[in-house]
Formats: sequence, structure tokens, C-alpha cells
Amino acid sequence: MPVPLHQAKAEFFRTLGHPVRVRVLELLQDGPLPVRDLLSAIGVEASNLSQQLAVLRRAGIVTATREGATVVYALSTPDVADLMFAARSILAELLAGQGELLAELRAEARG
Amino acid sequence: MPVPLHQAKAEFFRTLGHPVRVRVLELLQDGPLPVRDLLSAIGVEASNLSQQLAVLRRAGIVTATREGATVVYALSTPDVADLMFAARSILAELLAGQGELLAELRAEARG
DNA sequence: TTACGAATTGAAGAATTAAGCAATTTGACA
DNA sequence: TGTCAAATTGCTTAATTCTTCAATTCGTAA
Repeated sequence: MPVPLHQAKAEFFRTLGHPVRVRVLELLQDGPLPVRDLLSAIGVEASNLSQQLAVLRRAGIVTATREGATVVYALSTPDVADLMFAARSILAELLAGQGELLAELRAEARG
Repeated sequence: MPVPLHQAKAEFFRTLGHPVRVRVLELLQDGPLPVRDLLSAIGVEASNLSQQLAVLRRAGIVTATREGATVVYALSTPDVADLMFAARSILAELLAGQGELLAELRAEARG
């Protein structure tokens, strides 16, 4: 298996590794949205959101289309939803595991 | 939806955002492996691999078990395979899209 | 005990990345 | 034309992350 493919995968994951960008992808799962809506939903500075949108754009994960005065963003592939779902599943398991550890710790503290 | 959850997801993705760590997770999909094997398969400095394994460990994505002189690593949940699969699918689409752009560009160059 | 191999840890410098503010572009409309 | 709102870009500072090297831990066997 060629090395640069791992590089590409790693870069892809890194592209998702920012709370605002995660937020954007989740919001776009239900359909395209203008920047204005993303802005009010996420509640971050406009230039900051723009920077994060640019990261997603450069990676090709979202597309931007100008419609009059506004710019509308959309997922370039709906498969992103599957990925997010898989991530949620894993995160749920990991956090459940931590929850169990926490429970054990409490049990020890009581014992 | 609470803000820190997005933070957690972002951190999770960022944890995957490194070629060596991606490589490790893919290798572990077929079952647990001792560090020695990861080392020879990935071909990176031992201390570097150890650093990356530590990142995965701290995130709870892999577990380490000492067996005599060696340490064996395993995925803490098999769901990681699903995530990797989803990532591969998206990456394939994105790269295909780039391929199309490249084809168009070539067509223009010929025209 | 001493030594050796396997693996991890700590720390320092280089390189990336994020956040916020000012300046700029682009389209809509008086 | 001039102006306003939407969105992006450029730039600077602060914070993270990566890589490498030296030192350390842990187990095994002489």
C-alpha cells in the first residue's frame, strides 16, 4: 500500500479536526445553507467561519455557490453523513468506557 | 446540541490526523499486534511510533497490554473499521472529482 | 547482580495551525 | 455613482503539534 495514501487520509481527518468545521458539516447534512445561516447557528466571528469554510473548500469536502448577495454551501458528497455517524458511534463507545471507569472509581471511593 | 460535544468530535478526528496513526489503525483492524510488528511494518523510528501510539492510547482508541517483554496493541472497538471504510469512500469520491477536473483541464489544453 | 533488548518518556527546536482585527471584494439598490 | 451588507482575505500573535535525541523503565537471561 503506497505511503502517500496514508498521508491523504491523515490530511482528510485533520481537515475534520476542528469544532467549527465539524459543526458546519453536521449542519450541511440536512441540505445546503447560506453562510448567513451557518453564522447564526454557530455563533463565531464571520472571518473565523470564513477561514474554516475555506479549509473545507480547499479539501473539496464542501462546495460554495454564489447566489446573488449570499454564498451557499453544500456537502460535495452525502457520504459525509456516514462518516459522521461512524464517528459518533465510536465516540459513544469511548465515552461509555470512560463512564465505566468513572463508575469504578466512585465505587472504590465509597468502598 | 451542546458545544463540548463538537469539541470532542473534533479532537477525535484530529487524533486520526497523522499518517503513522492512520497506518497503525489500519494494521490493527486485522487483529492485535506487538509494537515490534508495527515497527517493522511502518518503518519509522521507535520513539516516534511510541509517541503516536501514546496519542492513540490517551484518546482511548487503542489499548496496550504487556506480554512479557513485548507490548501488544489492539483496537478498543472494532467500529474503527467502519469509520475507515467511510473515510476511504469519501476520499475516493473526492479524488475522482479531482480526476475529472484534471481531465477537463487536459481537454481544454488539447482544444 | 549485571547486562541487554523492547518500549516508553522527557525535552527542545522547527513547523503548523488557530483567532482576531483591519482591509478588500462582490453584488444589490437607492 | 455612491453606499451598504455579505463574505473573504491578509496579517500578526499565541498556541499546538511534530520530530529527534537522550535518558529511563521493565522484563528476561546470563
